[in-house]
Amino acid sequence: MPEAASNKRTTLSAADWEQEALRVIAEQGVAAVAVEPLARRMGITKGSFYWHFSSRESLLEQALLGWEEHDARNLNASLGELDCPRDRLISFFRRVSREGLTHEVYSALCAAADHPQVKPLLDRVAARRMQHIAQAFTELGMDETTAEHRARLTYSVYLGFLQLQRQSQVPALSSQQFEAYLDHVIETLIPEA
Amino acid sequence: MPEAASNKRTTLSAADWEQEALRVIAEQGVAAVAVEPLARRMGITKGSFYWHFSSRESLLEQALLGWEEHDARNLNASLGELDCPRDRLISFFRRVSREGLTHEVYSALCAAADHPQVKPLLDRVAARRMQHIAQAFTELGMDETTAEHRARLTYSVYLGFLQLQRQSQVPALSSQQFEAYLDHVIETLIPEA
DNA sequence: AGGGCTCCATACGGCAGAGTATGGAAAAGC
DNA sequence: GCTTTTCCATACTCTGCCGTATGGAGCCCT
Repeated sequence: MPEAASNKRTTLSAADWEQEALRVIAEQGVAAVAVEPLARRMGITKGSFYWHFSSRESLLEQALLGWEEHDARNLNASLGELDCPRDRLISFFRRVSREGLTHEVYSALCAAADHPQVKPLLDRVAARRMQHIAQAFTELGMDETTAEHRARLTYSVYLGFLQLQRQSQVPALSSQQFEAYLDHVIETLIPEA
Repeated sequence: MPEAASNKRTTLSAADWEQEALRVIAEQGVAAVAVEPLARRMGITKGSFYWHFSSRESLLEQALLGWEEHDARNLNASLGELDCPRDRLISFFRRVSREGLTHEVYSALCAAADHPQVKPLLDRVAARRMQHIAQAFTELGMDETTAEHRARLTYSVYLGFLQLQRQSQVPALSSQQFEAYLDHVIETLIPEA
């Protein structure tokens, strides 16, 4: 075992490959995760890769699983943080601005929803998130089916936002126009206290 | 010139290739549009393809342009059809159920928003559609910026719906649950008369 | 009937990425 | 100090697609 993990130029670990894979996903999408380009990007050859992983597929599997855990922790953290359900919902949207890489990865994963390794993950993540959102709407006094509908609607807005962002069809994050739009969204979707 | 266009086994035209390309896009995405697989799918060889097109790129260009025209006609038709702006907005959502292929193509294009040939097209289409939606909201009495925000929001809901549909995370179209959800969406986003 | 045009088949060269094989250097263990 | 294990480089093979070259079958025209 190397002592301090990623200092300068010790030997690489599987985690390093997974992390770089996630960066590539965020930048160029799932399809761009290829062994040889990835190796070049890390200044190394694929001889290393096939020592740590059995195939490209297994790298993807590991990287995606790691991302999912990270995202689940984020969600739970945001849940425990705030008592008021309305604040939780608002923070869900505001969280898009922070957590840059995580959302870029998610956006890229949405674009690859057909991929057999990606689809089940997306299903789990979306279900988890919508459940939390529905929970908040329920606490705001909606009956169950209304809360579910509103949660789906809210999550759709989030997904649509990611899509428009990918198309650069949305005002720059943390600009004044963006804040105005966000206010409009909150006002429309989230009932007043 | 062959007499009746596509009867049994006359000779193929460029339009046939474009049409098949759009089908592949709808089924498997933009990246799946490859010359040789496409040729196999049509029971022919690529010798034919390179007679009609100079490259894979030009096929995509033509096919996408054709789709855009078709879509623009659809939009204008839906605009002229209904006088009441509220009905126009509702029909925008309901149109998702009909026009199956067109929306499957659009959904696939959204997934390939990074593609250099796709991105400008998506920008144009989204802008056109949002403009029409904003117009309707304006007619419903909103001021300009509010209408723009609401249009962006509405279009985000549509995009998010397509995404969830790609993940099969949405009740089956024209099922009772779907109709209930659609009612909720309309009620939430579109002001009463 | 013969020449020309249209459309397609076949065969080729080239590139890029997935895996495999094998050897070598450097650290770890004894 | 010598072996063993760890990690990586190099050099293959194989597959799939792009684009080109070339020829050939069928029709169109005169």
